[in-house]
Amino acid sequence: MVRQEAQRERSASMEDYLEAIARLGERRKTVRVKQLSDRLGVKMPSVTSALKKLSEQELVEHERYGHIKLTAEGRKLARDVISRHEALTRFFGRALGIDGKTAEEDACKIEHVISSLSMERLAKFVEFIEACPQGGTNFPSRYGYYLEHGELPEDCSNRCLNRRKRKQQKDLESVN
Amino acid sequence: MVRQEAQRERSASMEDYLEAIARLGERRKTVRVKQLSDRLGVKMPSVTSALKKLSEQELVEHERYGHIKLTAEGRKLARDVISRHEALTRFFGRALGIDGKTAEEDACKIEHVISSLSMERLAKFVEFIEACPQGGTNFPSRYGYYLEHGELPEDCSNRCLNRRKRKQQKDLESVN
DNA sequence: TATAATTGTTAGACGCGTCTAACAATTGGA
DNA sequence: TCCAATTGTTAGACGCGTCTAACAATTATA
Repeated sequence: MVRQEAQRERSASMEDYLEAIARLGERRKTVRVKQLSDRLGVKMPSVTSALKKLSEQELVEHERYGHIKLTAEGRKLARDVISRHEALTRFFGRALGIDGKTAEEDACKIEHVISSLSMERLAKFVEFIEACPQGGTNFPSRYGYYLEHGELPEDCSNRCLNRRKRKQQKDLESVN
Repeated sequence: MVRQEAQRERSASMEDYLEAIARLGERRKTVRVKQLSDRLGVKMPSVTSALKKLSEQELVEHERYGHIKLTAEGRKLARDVISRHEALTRFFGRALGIDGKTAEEDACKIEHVISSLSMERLAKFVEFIEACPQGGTNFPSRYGYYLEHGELPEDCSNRCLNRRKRKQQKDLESVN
């Protein structure tokens, strides 16, 4: 990254570790180095050194050959990352109609760089789309129609049709 | 980044350099190391070494103390980055109603990590929002209303109201 | 329970992208 | 045209996050 911006407190990589520890820790009591290594697609020594760093920052508890556990602070951060991840996945999946795999992948990357303002708005946007009638049931299908045919579906409201269409609409109305 | 994913051909940093060279090169014939350094907020030696790398990849022409120019290939890549950048900025600005500065910053980061599928869809989405009546003129304001009040604006279509609201609507209709 | 298989750690290296310090080239005024 | 200011380069260092190789601890099993 070029810009020397007001450095994020945690790197993308460390956020990935926190997230993975939280997810693996959901069910099992014990999280192991091997599990993290498998899940994140890195070798075990990378995990060991990441854990060292996270321990120093008091986000994780980990003693040699021992169990791996998030501290309260670590858990808080992890929850945060996960909620960004999920909101992004919903956005790409439900609002944009993108396949699950791609939605996941993009969420995985964007979750580390998006601003909290945009994150909030994106989440609200998904809520809106799912709650608002025109947005909700209709939006995805109307949007899908647009994607497929490159033009607006018939059931788009007439409020802001372009000149030609508005005229046709007027004619229709005067018929009724 | 943790995941050892099918490595992007160009790093985020190199994409930033290409983008900046293209933008600075738009008007002036000559792009200088100093300009890049200022624009990207890095020191000149960082620029020099980035240019060395980009030259080796034949994306940039640059000889010691001389001018900086994109090759055809470099220009193509730069255009690509810029178009992602602009589509993202439009999305955050126009569709989500986010302030220009934040929209820019987020676009700057996301442009390097988003998949081309999502990028396409996002662009289409902005087109849709701006073209479709319900999306176009109305969407931003209805969405704005939702953001501000936390509930749907009155002018949302009645097609998919929730049970309670649908009932009220029915009552209304039977009155008329 | 001895040993093999698995899991984890340490040490040391590497690539990336940045930096500072020192020096070199270029440029633009007196 | 010469010198000062500006711009650019080189060399070498650093932090990050990864890796491999070698070794150590733990666990499972014969």
